[in-house]
Amino acid sequence: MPPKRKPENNEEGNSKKKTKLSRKLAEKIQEEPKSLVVKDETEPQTSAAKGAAEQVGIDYSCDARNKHGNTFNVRITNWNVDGLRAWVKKEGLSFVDQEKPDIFCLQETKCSIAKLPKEIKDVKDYKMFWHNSNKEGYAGVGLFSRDEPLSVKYGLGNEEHDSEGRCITAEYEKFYVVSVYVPNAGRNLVTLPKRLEWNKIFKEFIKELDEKKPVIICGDMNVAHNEIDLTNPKTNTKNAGFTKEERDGMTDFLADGYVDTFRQLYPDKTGAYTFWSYMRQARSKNIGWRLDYFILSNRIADNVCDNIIRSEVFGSDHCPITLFINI
Amino acid sequence: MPPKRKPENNEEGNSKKKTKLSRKLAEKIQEEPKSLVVKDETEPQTSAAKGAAEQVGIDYSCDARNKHGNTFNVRITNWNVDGLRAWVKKEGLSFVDQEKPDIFCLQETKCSIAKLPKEIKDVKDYKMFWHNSNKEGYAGVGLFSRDEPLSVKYGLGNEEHDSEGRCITAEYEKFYVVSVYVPNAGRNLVTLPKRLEWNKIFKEFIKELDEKKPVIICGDMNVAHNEIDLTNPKTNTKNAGFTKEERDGMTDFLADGYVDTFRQLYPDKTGAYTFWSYMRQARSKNIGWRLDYFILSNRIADNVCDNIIRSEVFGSDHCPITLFINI
DNA sequence: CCTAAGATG
DNA sequence: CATCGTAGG
Repeated sequence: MPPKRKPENNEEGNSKKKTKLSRKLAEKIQEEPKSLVVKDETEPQTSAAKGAAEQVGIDYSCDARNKHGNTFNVRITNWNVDGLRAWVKKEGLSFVDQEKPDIFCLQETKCSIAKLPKEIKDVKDYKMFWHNSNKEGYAGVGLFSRDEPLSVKYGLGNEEHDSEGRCITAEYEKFYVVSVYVPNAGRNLVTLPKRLEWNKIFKEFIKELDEKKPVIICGDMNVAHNEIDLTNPKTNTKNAGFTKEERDGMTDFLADGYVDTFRQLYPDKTGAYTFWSYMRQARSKNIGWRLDYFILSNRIADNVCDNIIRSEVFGSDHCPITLFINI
Repeated sequence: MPPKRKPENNEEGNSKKKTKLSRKLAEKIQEEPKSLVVKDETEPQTSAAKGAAEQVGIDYSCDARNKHGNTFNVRITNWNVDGLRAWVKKEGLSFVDQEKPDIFCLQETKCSIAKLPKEIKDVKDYKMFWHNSNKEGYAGVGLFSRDEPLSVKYGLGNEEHDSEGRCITAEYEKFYVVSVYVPNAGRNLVTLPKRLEWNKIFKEFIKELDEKKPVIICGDMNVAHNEIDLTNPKTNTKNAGFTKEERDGMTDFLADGYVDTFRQLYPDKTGAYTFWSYMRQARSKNIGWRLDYFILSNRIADNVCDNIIRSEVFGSDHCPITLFINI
C-alpha cells in the first residue's frame, strides 16, 4: 500500500506546546442545540492543508526510524470514540484531519449506519466501513481507509459475537488491519465468561489471518496487561480489565506470535494510559488504564517506527493512539 | 395569612426592558460539569435585597387594584418546571428570588426527595412540600410557602392517582392553595380515560375543600380551554390538551363555582400562552398553549388584582404565572 | 426538542 | 460521569 501522503519528518519544525483545544471546542450553548460547537473565532482560519495541527500545538510528525533504519510510510490511528455522534460534536473529526492517518480504526461508535451524522457522511478522504451491533447504541466499530482495501471482512464468523459489531478486518497488499472492540467483562464480571469465550475465537481468527499475511490489530482490548499498565493495579485485581483471567488472556495471545508495540518500544514507561474513567476527574489526575493497543505479528514488529499515545486529545474517555510503521 | 413582605407597588419605578437573562445563564461548559451555570460577570453583584429583578429588567411589581379597590397582599406564583434539577441548573431559583411570591407552586418536578439538589435544600425563605410519583423521574409537584400552612394534604385520597404525585393542598387561615398537575391525555390520547377519571375525582376533592374555605387552584391543568387559548385550535382537536372531552371537563369544572382568573381579567387577549413545545422553535414563534391556570372559588374572584403570564422567563417549556390577590 | 431513568462502560 | 435508547411530554 503506497502512502498517499509523505511523512513530514519534522520538516516544519513544529512548536510542541500542548494546548487542550478540544476542551475549548466542546463548549456548548444550552439554548442553541443546532450549534453545539463553538469555534474559536480568535484563531484565523488557515487552509485545511496548512493544518490545524499547528494551531492545536500537537506535533503530528514522526521522524523515528525502525530497526531497519527507515522512517514510517504508513500511519495508523486507533480511537475508542465512546459514541460517534457525541464524538463528532466534540470535534473528533478535526483530530483526524490533523493526524491524517492512512487508516483510522474506531471503537464504540454506538451508531447504526442510518444514524450517522452528516459530518461523517461528508468525509471525502476515506472509504469507511462499519460493523454495528444489532443492539442500538451499543458497541460498534469502524475503519476509515485512505486507500480501498483489497477486501473487508466483518466479524469473526461467530454468530453471537458478530451480532455485537466488534471487528472489521481490512486486507491490504502486505498486511491485514483489524479494528476490534473486545467485550468488557462487565460490572461484577458478569460477562467475563463471554469475554474468555471471545478470546479463544479471536485468537483462532487472527491465527488464520496471520498464516496468510502479517496482522496489525488495532483496538480496545479491554485489558491492562500488566501492573505498569494502570495506575491502581492492587485495587483492581477483581475488576473488569485487570482480572487474572483477562491478563492471562493477553499473555496467552501474545505468546502465539504477536507483540504489543507500545510496550516493546517503551518497556519501562509508567503513567502511559489510553483510558480514564470520567468519574472523579480521573483524567486530570492521570488515574488511567492502557486498554488500547497495536498488536502486530512478530515478523513485522521491527518495522515499527513509533507508537504514540495522544493523551492530550479529548473527545472520549479513551484517547487516540497512533502507529508509525514502514511496511 | 399576613404577608411577610409589603407589595412594591412600583415604588422603585423599575425599567421594563425585557431581556432574556435565562438564556445567558444557561450556557454550560461541556468539560466542567460542576459549574454548569456561567454567571455574567460583567453585571456588578448587588445585594440580594436590591434585587435581581432590576438587573433582569422584568417588572415584578403590581399596583393593580381589585374590584374592591385594594392592591394585593398575597402573591402566588405557579410554574411547571419540567424537571426540577434541570430547572435549578437553568437558574430557576433566581426567578423565585426575584418574583418573591408568598406561595410558589411547581409541577413536573421529576425528582424524589432524596435527589433534591443542594440549591433546593439551601433555600431558607420557604417551607417546602413535595408530592412525588412512585415512578422515578415522572410527574411530581411541589409547594413553597413563606408562612407555615395550617395543614398540608398530599393527593386526592385516590390510591392510583396519588401514586403519581400530582396534588398538594396547603391550608391557610382564609383559603386553600392547591398545587396540581393534571394527567396528560398522552400521544394518541392513550391516557384520556385516566384523565377523565381524574377530572371527576378532582372536582369532588375541590368541592369538599370549597365547602370549608375558598380555594385557589394553581397548576398545569393540561388543557387549553377555548380556541383563544392556543395558536392552532383547528389542527389540535384530536390532540392531548384540546380534545372536546378535556375542554368540556374544564367547562364542567368551572360551572361548579370557579373562575379562570386570567380569562376573567383578559377575556379577549390573544397570544397569551404558558406552554410552548420545545420542537420547531415554537416559543420564539409564540406557537403555544395556555395550560397553566389560577382557578379560584367564585366568591374570591373579585379579590384578584392581577394575573400575569411571565412569558419572558425561561427555564422550562412552560413559563411562570403569578397571581396578585388581596385576601 | 426537552426531561428523566436505566443499561452499559 | 459519560454514552446511548426509551418513555413521556
